[in-house]
Amino acid sequence: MRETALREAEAACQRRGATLTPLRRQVLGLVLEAEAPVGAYALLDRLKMSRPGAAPPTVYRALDFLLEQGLIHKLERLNAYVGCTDAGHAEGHGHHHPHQFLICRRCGTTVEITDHGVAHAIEAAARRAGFAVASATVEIEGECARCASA
Amino acid sequence: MRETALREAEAACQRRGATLTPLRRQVLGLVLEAEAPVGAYALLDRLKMSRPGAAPPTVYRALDFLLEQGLIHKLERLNAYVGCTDAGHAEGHGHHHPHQFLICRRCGTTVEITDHGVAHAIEAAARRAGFAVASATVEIEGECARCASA
DNA sequence: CTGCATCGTGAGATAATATATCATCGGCCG
DNA sequence: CGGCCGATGATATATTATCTCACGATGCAG
Repeated sequence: MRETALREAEAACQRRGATLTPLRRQVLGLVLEAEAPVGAYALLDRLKMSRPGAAPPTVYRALDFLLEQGLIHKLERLNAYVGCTDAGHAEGHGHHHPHQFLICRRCGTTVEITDHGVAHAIEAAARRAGFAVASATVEIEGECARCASA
Repeated sequence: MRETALREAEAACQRRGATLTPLRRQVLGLVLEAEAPVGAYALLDRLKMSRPGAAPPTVYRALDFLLEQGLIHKLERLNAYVGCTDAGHAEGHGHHHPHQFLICRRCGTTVEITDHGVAHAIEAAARRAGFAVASATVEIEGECARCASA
């Protein structure tokens, strides 16, 4: 349902007065069609197939836009990017919804979850330190169910 | 109390059969004496003052060792390293104790906390997904108490 | 219509972060 | 001695990200 996701992204941007240009849309498409988190230069390589002139800034600018719009996330531990699994759901509470990643050591699969228990615990811990949370990076490494049973 | 921390680190390594060589000890010292998270190349520059031959691998190898020993942590969002505030406390439950970082957007101050509520919430969320946690990166960005009151 | 600001993009260079590879040296153990 | 292993030296290279300047399109004000 990548097409659907792209159309939803377009609609979401419009609602916010942002512009999902063809280039940005294409980069988003490349991220979404990847099965795993993709690095910026991997995206660049693919982008070059249809846009020979593409350079690093081409990709990074598009990624920055998509990150701001909450359409993708960055995995800091991997320096890689993934599509946000619920860019739609995000609408309800501002487009930067809390989220966490589960990264399997064995197979590399990464799954995005939105666990409010974690979000609340983080809020509470920060508050105790007099700290106002703007955003939280949570990347959990371990072994996924499939790999554990293998 | 940097000297104390260094001696404790040495003792901890010995207990584990690891060797805190002079080089590693020096790098740990540089990390500890920095007030904020330090990048690998900043460490390298300082290291070169006393070891002109130092190269990137020199620093990265030392950092890898210190990370393994739980004597320092890496801030993934900043690509920078900080001393672990309770390398000692860590002894009780394996040297990779759960921890989280509070990173202030305004002043850049970063504080390490060890909040078991967060750790448990992460455990619980992962378990629900059939995922076995090995380690979790939690980096919370926002505004610290000092900056908020300014 | 013209001038001007803004936004998105092109293009090239460069910066910042991290790793690969091969050689060397010293200790330790058989 | 001889061989292995952990640590370091030294060089090169890979990977990730940003800076800078320029250009075209769009929209709006005068």
